[in-house]
Amino acid sequence: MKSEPNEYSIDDLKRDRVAPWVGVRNYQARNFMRDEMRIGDLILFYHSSCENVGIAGIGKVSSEPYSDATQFERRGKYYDPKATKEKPRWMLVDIRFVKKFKRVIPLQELRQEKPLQNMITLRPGNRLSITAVTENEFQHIEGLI
DNA sequence: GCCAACGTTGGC
DNA sequence: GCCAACGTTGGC
Repeated sequence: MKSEPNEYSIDDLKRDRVAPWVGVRNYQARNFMRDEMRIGDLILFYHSSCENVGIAGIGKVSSEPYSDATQFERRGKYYDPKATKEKPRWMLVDIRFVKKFKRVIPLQELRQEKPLQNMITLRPGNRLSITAVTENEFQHIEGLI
């Protein structure tokens, strides 16, 4: 799960302990949270669009999917005029802090790892903010720390 | 700031 | 349903 650290970083999650993953406005990413994730699933927290791009730590899905409150905030940047309380368009899950890595594992380094060469988020041109990680990929990444 | 690669919108 | 125009993401 990607986040821009100047918006919301692994340190912010560590401080808050649990946070709703607000602001996803892409249907594929939404569907991932709404349909695929289960409570207890581990997630990799990725820092994007920043000085040290890469994986910063681990979180855990800690709620069922529910409506993203920011879609109704008229003055907020995540406001969606087409969403209604009866028919919310954007769903999210809560993410709980698990751990912060001792270092951010750089994107460049991830790209050089053979066992990660098929990782969805590393594919050229991928912009999706939430993508699947296989068990093997996850374990390999934990081994890089 | 540039630009590739998408995703979305809206006219037809 | 098609597709041009436009907007966004995100690495560099």
